[in-house]
Amino acid sequence: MANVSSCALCPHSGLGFCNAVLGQPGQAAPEDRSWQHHRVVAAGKLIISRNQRLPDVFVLCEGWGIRFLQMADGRRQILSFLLPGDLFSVAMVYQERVHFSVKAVTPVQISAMTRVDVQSQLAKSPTGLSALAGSSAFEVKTSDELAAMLGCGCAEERIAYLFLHLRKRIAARNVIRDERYPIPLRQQHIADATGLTPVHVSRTLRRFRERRIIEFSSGILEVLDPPQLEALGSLR
Amino acid sequence: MANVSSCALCPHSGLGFCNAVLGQPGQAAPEDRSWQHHRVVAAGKLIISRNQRLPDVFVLCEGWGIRFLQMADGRRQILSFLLPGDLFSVAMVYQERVHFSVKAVTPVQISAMTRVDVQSQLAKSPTGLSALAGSSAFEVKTSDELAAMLGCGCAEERIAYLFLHLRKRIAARNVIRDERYPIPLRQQHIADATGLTPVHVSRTLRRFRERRIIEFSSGILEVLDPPQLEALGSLR
DNA sequence: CGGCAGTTTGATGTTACTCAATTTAAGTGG
DNA sequence: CCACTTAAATTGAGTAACATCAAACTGCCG
Repeated sequence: MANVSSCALCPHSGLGFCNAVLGQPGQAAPEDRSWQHHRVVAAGKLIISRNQRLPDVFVLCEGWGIRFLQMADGRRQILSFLLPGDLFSVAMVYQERVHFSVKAVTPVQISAMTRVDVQSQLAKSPTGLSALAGSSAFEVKTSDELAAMLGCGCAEERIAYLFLHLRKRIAARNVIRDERYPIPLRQQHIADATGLTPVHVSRTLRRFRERRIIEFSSGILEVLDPPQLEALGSLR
Repeated sequence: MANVSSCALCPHSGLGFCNAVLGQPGQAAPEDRSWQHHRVVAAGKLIISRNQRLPDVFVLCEGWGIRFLQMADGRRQILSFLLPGDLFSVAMVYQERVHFSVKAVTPVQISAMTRVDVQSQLAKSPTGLSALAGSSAFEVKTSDELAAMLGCGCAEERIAYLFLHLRKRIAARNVIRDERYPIPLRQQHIADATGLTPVHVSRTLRRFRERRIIEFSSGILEVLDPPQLEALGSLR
């Protein structure tokens, strides 16, 4: 499996774990793939839930998902958005149970591979392992930055950060023209990701619109004033 | 290096990466240790700073440290507290630069090992790698839970969570009697870890004291009512 | 005894939440 | 193409949580 090496850059380049392990989309695939199966999940459906025992490692191939923690009283914190090519979490490669749940935002296609197969594939290639280490570092960094934003940022900063974060990830995958990014989220998702209420998200987005920083409606983010957005949402 | 295997349990048992790689404190150490050097750092001193290029991997051997992100305007978010035995971060094993800073809370002793040496030690033992994977999973889980608490919890819940988290980690290391835990933190640290102001931390601690849930003063946490603390601060 | 860092308290201000009503947008079936 | 339905977004009014500012208090150390 030669192209596992391309995974080394995956979280940063946005290529994703999926392509690395499954082969590039356009390429002919001579290898045996019986150990990998695909599933389609409808929008809004739960894909895995916390603490569930899972023999498989999942990669999201198509659509958007959320990785989240749910409290007893229904509140939830979205930990990350899963985009095409994303391994649900590095932890899945080594553990049967994970501490989070995953839900489909849009209709979604996922690929499941048995853990032992993934492990043996990875063991064969030293680059595969360092790739996974890179993914792992990226996960921790992302999670740390999220914590920092939730702990230190006001509503505007949190939302600005979220959009900047998504913008970067989308731009790494798609060719973007015109600072317009497809983001298939409801304001409820923005709220759950930033620790705000949907009402307050709505008000904050209106202020952004009035100040001509960004517009976000019907699934399209348009960045009108990139410098101002970064002034608000960058951590440094 | 046979006892690297003991690291498999490290984040959960609280044994820590340090003992696993450096050997148990009491044991005679026949191996060559020239590749490892110790440093003592005074309380309050910065140990590493964000984005700094580092040839070494650090483990905290004595005292308490904080791992944090600092914003341009001085606000900071504490991402985790480093206790004796803690590897600063798994990311350090694979990357020259890390995204966070580390500061000594108390006087601190740290052990530095060159990255290549650590990597080769780990490569020799498959258990060492899976141990590191376990540490990594624990890091991500901790960071995710922090984000969830900051996003979803009110002041009381955040502080309760923090103390529960620290209590568990301390109890895994020390023998505890009487629900009294040494925690050498100022209210400013609690504030920076929970995204609150020191003033509000003080008020919240007073309410906890009045309701006889916990007392926290002069470096000692006393848990008066464990069930009530868990009702407030557990995520589930 | 004085000085300093940390904590506590009070008064006031701001941010974000809650609740409820209204508007908009997106289907769906006639 | 137009009612009708439903989910999502917006708006307003009132409230709760937390921040800010400033002053007083505590314990500790020289």
